[in-house]
Amino acid sequence: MIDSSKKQLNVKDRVTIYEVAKVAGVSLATVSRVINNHPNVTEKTKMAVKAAIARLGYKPSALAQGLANSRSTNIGIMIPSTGYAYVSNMLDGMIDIAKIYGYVTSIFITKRTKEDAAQVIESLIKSHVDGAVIYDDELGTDEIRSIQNYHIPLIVIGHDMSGDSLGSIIIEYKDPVMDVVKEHMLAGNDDVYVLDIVNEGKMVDDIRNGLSDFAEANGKHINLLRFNDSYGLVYAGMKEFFQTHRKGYFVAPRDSLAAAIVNAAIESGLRVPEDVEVLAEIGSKYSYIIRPQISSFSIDMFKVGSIAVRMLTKLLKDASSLKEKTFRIRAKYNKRETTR
Amino acid sequence: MIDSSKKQLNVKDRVTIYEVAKVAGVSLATVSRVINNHPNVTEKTKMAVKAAIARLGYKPSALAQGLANSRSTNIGIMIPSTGYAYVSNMLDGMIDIAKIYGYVTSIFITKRTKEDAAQVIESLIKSHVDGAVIYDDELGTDEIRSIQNYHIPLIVIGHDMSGDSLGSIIIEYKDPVMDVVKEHMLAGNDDVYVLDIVNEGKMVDDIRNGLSDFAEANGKHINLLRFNDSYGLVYAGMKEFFQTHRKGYFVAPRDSLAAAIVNAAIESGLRVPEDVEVLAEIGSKYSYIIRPQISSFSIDMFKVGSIAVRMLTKLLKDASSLKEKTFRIRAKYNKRETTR
DNA sequence: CTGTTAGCGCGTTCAT
DNA sequence: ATGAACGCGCTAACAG
Repeated sequence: MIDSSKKQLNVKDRVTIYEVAKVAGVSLATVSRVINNHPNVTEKTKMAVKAAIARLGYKPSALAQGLANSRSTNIGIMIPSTGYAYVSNMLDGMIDIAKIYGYVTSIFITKRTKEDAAQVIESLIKSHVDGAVIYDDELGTDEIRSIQNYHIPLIVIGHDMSGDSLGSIIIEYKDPVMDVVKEHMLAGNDDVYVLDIVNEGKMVDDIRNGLSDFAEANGKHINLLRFNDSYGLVYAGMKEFFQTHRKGYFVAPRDSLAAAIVNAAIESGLRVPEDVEVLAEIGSKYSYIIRPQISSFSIDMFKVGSIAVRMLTKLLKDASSLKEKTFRIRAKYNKRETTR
Repeated sequence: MIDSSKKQLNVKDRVTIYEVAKVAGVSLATVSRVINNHPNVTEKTKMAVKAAIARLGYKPSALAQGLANSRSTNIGIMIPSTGYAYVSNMLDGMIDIAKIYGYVTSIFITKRTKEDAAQVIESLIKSHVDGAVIYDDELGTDEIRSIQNYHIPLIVIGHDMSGDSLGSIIIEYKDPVMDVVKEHMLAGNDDVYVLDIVNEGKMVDDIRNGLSDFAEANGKHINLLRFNDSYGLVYAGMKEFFQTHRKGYFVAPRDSLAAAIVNAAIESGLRVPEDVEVLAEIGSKYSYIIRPQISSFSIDMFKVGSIAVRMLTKLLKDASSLKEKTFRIRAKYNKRETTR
């Protein structure tokens, strides 16, 4: 007696279902039934088992459970780093919902290289997740398909794909952004500068290309300003730029970068938006915290994350229960003080 | 032949080590040896096995591996949501290093309630992580100790704890902040207002209390301004506040909230820092992006995250290999434009 | 209602 | 150098 209570504190190894069974004086099958709320267990023995569980501090091993029913109750999330607010908001939404549905979330961060993508996919498959949601600009559709070979239900964000056990969320950023810039150009302006940030991802690249194409088709020109992804670098570069250029319409991928332009302009004696106008593609709350407030586009990424995981759980429960396999959400334009 | 190649594409179930063995014409023990780079395998059979693995697209199941050697190669991360930049930066650092060491990271988000904490801990233990790093203001030391009963190596961030298989990282925020505010008070000022944000966490609470105590001991007074955690709410509240109060020294937990005060002040016709001074406890890059730039304290949270996981991996490899069980990092004060 | 048994996929002795 | 057999902790028939 004394021994077992001491053992309770000093267990080296995990307490197993077997020990619980022994202490409760039943077979391990009965313990399993109690754990999983199966019917057909006397209230009395149920109590005994629960008492033993509490006394031993027993927690079933998700590993063993997973192996036994080939369900890990784990979902994978592939994202390109949580460094940006919109990504971490999305992540928050995903984890939140996953938790509600009883799933643990494993995060797989992808860098911007193909080799890394392969390694991450490998890791994802090995880890035996029940399903995954992927938000990764850099990943090609074939790589995503390759995951499907392993029959892992997938929700893909940002790619227009479909298939068995595959749902997708389309984020419509390009059109809303282009509409605004087009309008500016069509009003007779040919002063558009686009911040061309290294490794910013497919979505931003698409917008840049779309804009260039449109300009060309209309006898205009898009000026590209290439920088590495850093507020400081862009700020310094623009300070220099404004020594020789005193006006323009600038498009930046994110609001922090837009702020770099705004700050550089104002500190170069220019007026915003009279001399220089600035538009941020991806806005965050800082778009309206910063003065002047930055005109930008926004999407509720927390919601995107929630929806993604909700779709996934449906897929996991019953592949046919996911009616709408594609969800579309459109960026909203918030005109503020940095554009006219 | 044709059958098996078709099967490769249509496998319903996971390809197992057993199938690989069959295809390669060896026993599963040999396959296991190849997978784990064990010696004593002929180069020839090794090739055969690798070929089979490639052909079948076999990936070992981390679940089964974990069960077999009671190591899940999974580490848990407990954090209070990735909503704030400093948390997601830390998270990034953790995942980054974990990946390098071959660990998959499972995220456990804690809300600000005891019940939730219990549930999350339960989930953490069930999930069979090899170790975990915890950054959670709200968690009590006893709750953390309870995790230790399950012999899960832990790195705790923000609590000064120690013990077997337990390391900690102390973030020194309180002293640096108090030093600055004390200096202001000791200079003869009694105009300090502290933003008292609901559910902001232990660290911020500590600072608030420390400040109050200090004030009391010096015949002064700290004014508390209580708000929910929202830029909009604080901004609106401060606009109203500045209708009747035209000066003060304000301390806010984060820079976005500090910005709310700054904006409200300026738009109320007050000058910063001449009339109102503002200090943010936790700064981010926005502290220097915003104009006027916000005086704030900062810590490289990415680094904190990296170090935490690095410490954990040492603990996992060999509990005694972690020499320094406590790592201290001190917030750095960046005096900028919102204070004199 | 409860116990017995056979896997889940893999690592690891122990023989050979 | 390689294979057979057992165990990791748990679930799911199948008996009783």
